[in-house]
Amino acid sequence: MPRNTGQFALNELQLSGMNNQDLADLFDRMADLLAIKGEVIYITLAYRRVAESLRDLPEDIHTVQREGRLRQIPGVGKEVEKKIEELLSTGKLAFLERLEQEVPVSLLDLLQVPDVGPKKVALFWKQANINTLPELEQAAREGRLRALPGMGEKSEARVLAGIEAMQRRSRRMLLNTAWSLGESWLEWLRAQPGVSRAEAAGSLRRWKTTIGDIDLVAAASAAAPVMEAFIQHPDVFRVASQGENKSSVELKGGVHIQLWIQSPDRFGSLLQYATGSKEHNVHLRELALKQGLSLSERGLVNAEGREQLAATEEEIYAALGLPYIAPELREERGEIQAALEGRLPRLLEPGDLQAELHAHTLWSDGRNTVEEMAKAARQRGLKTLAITDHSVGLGIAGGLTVEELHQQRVDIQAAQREMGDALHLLHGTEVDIRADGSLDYPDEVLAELDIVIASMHSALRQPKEAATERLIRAISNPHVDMIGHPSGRLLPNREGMDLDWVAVLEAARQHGVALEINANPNRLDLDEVYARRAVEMGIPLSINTDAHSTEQLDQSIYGVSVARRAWASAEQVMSTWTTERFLAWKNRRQE
DNA sequence: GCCGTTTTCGGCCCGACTGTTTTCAGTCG
Repeated sequence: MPRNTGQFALNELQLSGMNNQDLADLFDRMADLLAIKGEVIYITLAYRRVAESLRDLPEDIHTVQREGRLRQIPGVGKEVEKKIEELLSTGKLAFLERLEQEVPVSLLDLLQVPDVGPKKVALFWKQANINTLPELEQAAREGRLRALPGMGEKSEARVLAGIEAMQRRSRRMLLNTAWSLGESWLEWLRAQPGVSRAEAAGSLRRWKTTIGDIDLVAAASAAAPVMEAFIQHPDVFRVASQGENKSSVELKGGVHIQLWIQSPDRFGSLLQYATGSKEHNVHLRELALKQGLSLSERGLVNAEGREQLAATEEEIYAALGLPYIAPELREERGEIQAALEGRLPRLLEPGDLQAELHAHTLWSDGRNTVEEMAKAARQRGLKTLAITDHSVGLGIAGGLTVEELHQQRVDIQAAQREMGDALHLLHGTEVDIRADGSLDYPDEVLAELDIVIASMHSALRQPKEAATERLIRAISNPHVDMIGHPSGRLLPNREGMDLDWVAVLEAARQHGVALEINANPNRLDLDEVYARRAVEMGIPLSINTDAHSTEQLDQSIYGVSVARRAWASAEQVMSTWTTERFLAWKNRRQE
């Protein structure tokens, strides 16, 4: 569905305070309007870069501005600095208001139509007086677009098909949904004659939090028959584009899949190219140019025009004088500079995990017994499992009274005897953080437990100041070991709490409290941007599945991906620690 | 509009695909 529709509510933003995301959206909006207006491409690119930087910024833009560090943000120069300052101090921007006078904002909806870009929007607007999406659709149906310069019957049909596809298009997929769809297509691809390799690429391979389209790459001696089979696949609803090396289809459910094919000796450059991100690739190509090389999905070409093919990604990075960069890092967040300087982190691996510190059972809203969870954890090679059911105040989740909590200990001890040395069970709680920041069990009860995770489950719409104060109060409780799903967001739609993250992270550091990376694909919370800041600050992270059933213990992989995207090493993730080390950490904190 | 281990001004990634074009513009990733 189109974003950026209609008038942006600047007044409301001014009242509620503009956050980084709001600001980023405004810069994207300016880039779109400037592009339609016909501004030089590099100016619109500059605005987009600023938007991207603002989204990656782990601290509040107000703080950066107060401390006079705006110019340190990548892509922010003299002009953009002035614009940000005007926006933050007045909640308005004269430049944007003028732009919105010149270019009808309803044109932004047209930009969302596939295959319609700024040039075509300008054409429709200036030469056919089309201002809105319904007007565009009507003009296409009446055959009025084909007469425009550079347009024809096919282009007109394409616009109409694009509008219809847009209405069908599903929202962004959760990571697990995207992976299971991607895996089934990879299995199909690998079974095709002539295909020697097939891999996921794009945001899926980078393990982005949510996935729009699925990108796949394959190596085949002859691409044509594979492409033909791809577009003929029974699940394909519509072929969006079709070529020898690249095709794109829409599935019946509205999901788009893109497939690239090259010969096996070019597979490395293809996989590297299709994995992105776009910004990472742009930087890499600039780096190549400085070394007299031209980089594309086809490989490297030197100044004499001689090709250097790459069957593996490693060869591409090596040819540019770089160590291998993991896909999760390829977001143009300093990874190329770090690679050049030899200071890429040794990333956490899935096999490093040996503790699950957040799990539920039948005692509250889980679906399995303590013993079943313990056996499932042992089967997965874990050495530590913490049973952390909900606290009494969370009635809807069957939270435990203090008495039930005591009874549960007996149950856990029984399961521990059953497990022997194979698995250490910890008795903990996921205690609810009430709206005022107090906890749902008395301190003396919390003191008896092996691990205390404190989480917010209700009153998630508090204003920023109250929410921050609430969370910091919980962090300050000496019995709290960890904060569970810190923002409370639910992907893909419900945003998390509006928090002053700098203050929250600083409190966690001061009090030695760990932060959870909740591995549930609906949460992935702590967000990677703040997780990376936490890593830099030396705050321990914990990858927790928050499993409510034995099968959900398998979801830790999604938490690992967040930690990797946050540049975390195994050492910084307490889920890799032994039970003894965890208990030592807990005890040291309490001295 | 930003930016500088070849630059403070002149650059700013690269190719596939589509459809409209007789050689290229627009869009996309």
